[in-house]
Amino acid sequence: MSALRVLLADDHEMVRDTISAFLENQGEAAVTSVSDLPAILKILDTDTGFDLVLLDYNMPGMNGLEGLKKVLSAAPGIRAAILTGSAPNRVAQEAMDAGAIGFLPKTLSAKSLINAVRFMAAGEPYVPVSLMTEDPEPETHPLGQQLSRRENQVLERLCRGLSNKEIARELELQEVTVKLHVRTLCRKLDARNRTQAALIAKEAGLY
Amino acid sequence: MSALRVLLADDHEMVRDTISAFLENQGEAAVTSVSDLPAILKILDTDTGFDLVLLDYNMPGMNGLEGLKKVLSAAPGIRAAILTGSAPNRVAQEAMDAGAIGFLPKTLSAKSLINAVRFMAAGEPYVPVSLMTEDPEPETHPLGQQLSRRENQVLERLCRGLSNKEIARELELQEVTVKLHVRTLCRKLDARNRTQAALIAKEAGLY
DNA sequence: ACCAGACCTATCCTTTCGTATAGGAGCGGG
DNA sequence: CCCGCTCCTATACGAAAGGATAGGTCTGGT
Repeated sequence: MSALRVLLADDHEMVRDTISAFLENQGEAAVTSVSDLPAILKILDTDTGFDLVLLDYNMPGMNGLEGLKKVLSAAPGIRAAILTGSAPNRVAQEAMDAGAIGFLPKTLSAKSLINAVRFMAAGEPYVPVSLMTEDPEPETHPLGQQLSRRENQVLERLCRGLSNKEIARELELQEVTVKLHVRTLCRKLDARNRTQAALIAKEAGLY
Repeated sequence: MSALRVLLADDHEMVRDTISAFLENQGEAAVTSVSDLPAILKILDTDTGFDLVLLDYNMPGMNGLEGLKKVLSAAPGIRAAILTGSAPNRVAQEAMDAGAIGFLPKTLSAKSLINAVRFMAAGEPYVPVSLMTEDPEPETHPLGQQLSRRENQVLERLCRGLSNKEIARELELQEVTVKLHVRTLCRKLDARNRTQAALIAKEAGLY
């Protein structure tokens, strides 16, 4: 069996070492590992012959899925997958939409990892079933709840820590009206108060 | 060489598998691994003969360093170390103060990991020098403004969007006292209200 | 014309937050 | 020993937030 060539990027050296050791011990793959996105791009600049690229979602230079897009445009047609510790399944969907060949939460067992790598290197998309079967966004990111124009404006200011009065002034509204929108926002975002709403929006990367 | 007995707890199966595989492949240790704190406590209930216990900092049941304390009281004298992905070095200090034998950021190389485990199992405290040499909190933010222990506890709860009353209950304090800490926090973080304080802390990656 | 939905405002009321002021307990270093 | 620091508590008051109810306007679609 010819060994697969895997390019791995993760800022945790421990993760790099253990994953690459695992893949190589199985005689499954030859792993090249680096610690940030620029390093990946530099390598792809001269060598695009990898069977698979694994990208840590939280990593210097990644900036969400921006890094994925950069990789894909640096090496069109290459198979790139996202690797992440905390796995909000909305991100998985977005990653696939952005052209990833797979999405690997670090909660995955080592055995599954090997399988996943094999799949993806063969051009087969891989996402853990658990992520796909769970409802789209039950809890953390009710972004499916699309917000109205006003609500978005209010939410943006909420994320700057402004008071109702300040928001009212900026939007030329009455304070009561702002309260109304804040209340609606809290309901839609499943937050118990403005602080949680702001935190949730921030976490979701909305603002 | 008699193999060391290591007890590992991490909710990421991948981390469990890779770390244990690594330690065992080197003939260094026999690893028992579980996925949460209750499981650890249950095991220690009948078997305290481990040379080292590794605890993921972010893990079901851990609740910060509470889990560490539970482990230490469940098996007095046992050597327990904290394992964490994101490593604010303040936590390292707190962990050591709380009685940990070591503190391992996951950014550690596998080789260093082996060494660290060897050290700690021998009763030698281990903390990466990088964490100790770096100034306490040189962070991006006015986190140079050292926060006291209490303030940190309050801030963490602020970042969960809790009300003063709820925070008071969790910390067994009076609501007024919490208000005091919140006010101090706002000053130190240069925030105008609790929401901004929470956002700033979040942004700085503190919680 | 009618209805539905988003949007804005008002009044009223309770709870929470934020701030100020004034202490006291405990601990470490000069 | 006193000083400074952290920590906890108390009382009090105005400001802000949160919730309920009851309207109103304007829009687009049927």
